[in-house]
Amino acid sequence: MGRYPCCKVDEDLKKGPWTNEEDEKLMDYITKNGHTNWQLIPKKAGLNRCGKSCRLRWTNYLRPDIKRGEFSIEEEEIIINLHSLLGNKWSRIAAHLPGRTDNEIKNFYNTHLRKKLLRLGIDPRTHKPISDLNLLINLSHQFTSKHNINHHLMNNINPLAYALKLQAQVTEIAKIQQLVHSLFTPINTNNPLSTNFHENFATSSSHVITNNVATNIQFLNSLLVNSCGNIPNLDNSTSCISNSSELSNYQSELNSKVDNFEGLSNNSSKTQVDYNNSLPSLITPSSPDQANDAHVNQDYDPNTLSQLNHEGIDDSFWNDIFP
DNA sequence: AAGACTCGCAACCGCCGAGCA
DNA sequence: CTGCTCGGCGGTTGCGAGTCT
Repeated sequence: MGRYPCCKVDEDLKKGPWTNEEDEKLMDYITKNGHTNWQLIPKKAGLNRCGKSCRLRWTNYLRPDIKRGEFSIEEEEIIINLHSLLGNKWSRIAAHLPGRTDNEIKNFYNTHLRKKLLRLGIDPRTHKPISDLNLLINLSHQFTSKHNINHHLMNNINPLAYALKLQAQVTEIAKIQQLVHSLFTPINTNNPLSTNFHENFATSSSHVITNNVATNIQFLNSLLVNSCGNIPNLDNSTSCISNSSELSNYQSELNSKVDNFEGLSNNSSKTQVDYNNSLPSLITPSSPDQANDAHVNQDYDPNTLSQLNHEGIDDSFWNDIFP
């Protein structure tokens, strides 16, 4: 099968930004007649445009149900979570965000969320902690210059040593977050991919499980204190939990999650508990490249900790936090 | 004040799969 | 089965606005 241009090259069709007049014509035609055949629409609407261009203009800009304005925190988190599961499947991500277009989400991810994840020491492509030292060195330079870090202090630190420390710090935090995430993901009913959880939860002998999970969360809480407390505060940026107030915020969030979770377990209610939202997505069931259309099983598995050993991660991975 | 540079976003390009004759 | 057309998708580009020097 050969490749065909969507519009004939010799037609000398207009390209570039749409004018208000063109918008009005397209809007007027589609609201009156709908859009069954995009190739015919430009001629019928009196536009010197390619059908594809009309479709794009309609779906990305003129459609009446399009949501304008900034992305909310909730939307950001949905995008990050879904991107960690689906990869660059922007249209599938957009399907979970009413009023947002795939193009808009793609632009938003590439311009804002990508940088945000990098600041958190997370690879925006794989959603795993950054392990590339060159990249970390690069990032450390960027952060120290952009955040007005004390350069006299920084000049005394070898960039490689700094990057190594940063890597260790990020990895440590990431492991803990990975644990927490693994515990919370199945019970997050806001996650569109885990809607089966409460049904399974209600019908399983789940009380033992929930008690274990709650205990694990409290255990993680103490791990967080021990690990983060020992990690040197390398800079003043917000790239990780690097100061005491952030740490205590994180702890109190964990505690409230424990409370909520215990409440859920006692009542077996279907209250929405948002466990995912406070945590960056560090877990990806498979790499985005592999994730394409694979079904992601989000049902709860009591052997949560054993699930952490996927993707070739061996015991040594956990040795420094589970000595 | 002005030129250089960076950033964000709308729009385009090229590929692919579905559907149809 | 083959060839053709169309719609959809993801990657890329180019331009305008904002910021820096």
